[in-house]
Amino acid sequence: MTMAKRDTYTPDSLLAVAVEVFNERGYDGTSMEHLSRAAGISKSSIYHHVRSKEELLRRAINRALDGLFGVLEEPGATGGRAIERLEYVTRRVAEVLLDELPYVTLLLRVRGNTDTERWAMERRREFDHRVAALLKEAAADGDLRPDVDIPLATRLLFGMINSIVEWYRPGRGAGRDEVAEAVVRTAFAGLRTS
Amino acid sequence: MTMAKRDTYTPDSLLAVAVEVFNERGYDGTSMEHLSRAAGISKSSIYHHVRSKEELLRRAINRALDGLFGVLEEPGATGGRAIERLEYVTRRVAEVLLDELPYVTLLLRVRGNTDTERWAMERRREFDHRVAALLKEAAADGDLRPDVDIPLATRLLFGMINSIVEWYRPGRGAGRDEVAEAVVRTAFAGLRTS
DNA sequence: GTCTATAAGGAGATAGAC
DNA sequence: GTCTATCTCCTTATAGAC
Repeated sequence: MTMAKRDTYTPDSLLAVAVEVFNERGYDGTSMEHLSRAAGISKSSIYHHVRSKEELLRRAINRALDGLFGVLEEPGATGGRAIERLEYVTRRVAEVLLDELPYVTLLLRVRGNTDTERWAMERRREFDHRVAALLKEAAADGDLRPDVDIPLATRLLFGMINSIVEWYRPGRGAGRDEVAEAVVRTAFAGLRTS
Repeated sequence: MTMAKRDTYTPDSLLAVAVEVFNERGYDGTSMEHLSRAAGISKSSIYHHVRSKEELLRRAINRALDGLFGVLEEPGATGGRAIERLEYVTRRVAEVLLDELPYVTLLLRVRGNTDTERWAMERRREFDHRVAALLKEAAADGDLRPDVDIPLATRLLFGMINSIVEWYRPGRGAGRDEVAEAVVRTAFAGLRTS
């Protein structure tokens, strides 16, 4: 086997380290000193790879948003009965969230203190609206319980999906597909025996 | 009507102001300068009321935890069939969360950077375990779908409930009781027509 | 591509006057 | 109970050597 070789960073490999630290300590709670220790290089060396702390945040958030919006372009999200598209998107969003866990985690925790954060929040709202439209269609088809409040149900659905970042740890407990399946089943069929 | 009179702070009235700012900017993203501007008094005056920034966090977190654990002592949480107790606790936790919104919001966002935060996270885990036990009982009674994974379902249930703090704003959209009812119905019966 | 050294400013907290 | 002034430390970011 060829030796490890990686002793230097690319912006992307540095990003992976930074995002881990951001998620552990919070973005504001993370100093460049923390990052330098985690990466094993000096503070100033970090500035050789990226312009600022905020650039790291921007890159991470972009990666997460690309993954999520990508789901809406997939065939399963564009063709067929609304309820089926909705369940497809629900499962795929959960999967993307699990595949890109650190990046999506960071995206979901953004609070709006900087321009980058406010822009991220706006794109998230846009995504939510796209899914809310699916719920509305499914309701019109009579495939949702008649008492379902669309905006409220959208919030609760994303609440359930997004909560995954708060507790999922790879290799512990249920796996990726199991979690995605549980989300879809719980959201659409509920916990109780019918 | 007697004049407003409040121009000075008690630890509790100052806490209310601080918690608002913490939730807007994040605890780490909030400086004492931010708090002083929001409260309309100088930085040093804040130290007349509380010993430190962390004491404000501790007080807020305690208030939230007291509310949540209080639910588990209520008659509806201790008597009757497990599934009924579970639904009662679900509704009441949602209600307490809405009644004590800023305090619970802060509790749920804590990341574990300080002793106070780690202690808060431990108490939250304890609370989750108490509810997981209810789910287990309800499953044993045959009142949950047979394929429900207890730890996983507990996470998703809390994920849905806790997400409320991310979007609920009093006086906009659905009201307190409506939200609590939607949570219970969505979690136990699901979104889809059966 | 990495380092040491340091600038410039903001953080939490305290002293002591009023 | 509130203020101004200040301490000390830590923050992000840059300069310039190797």
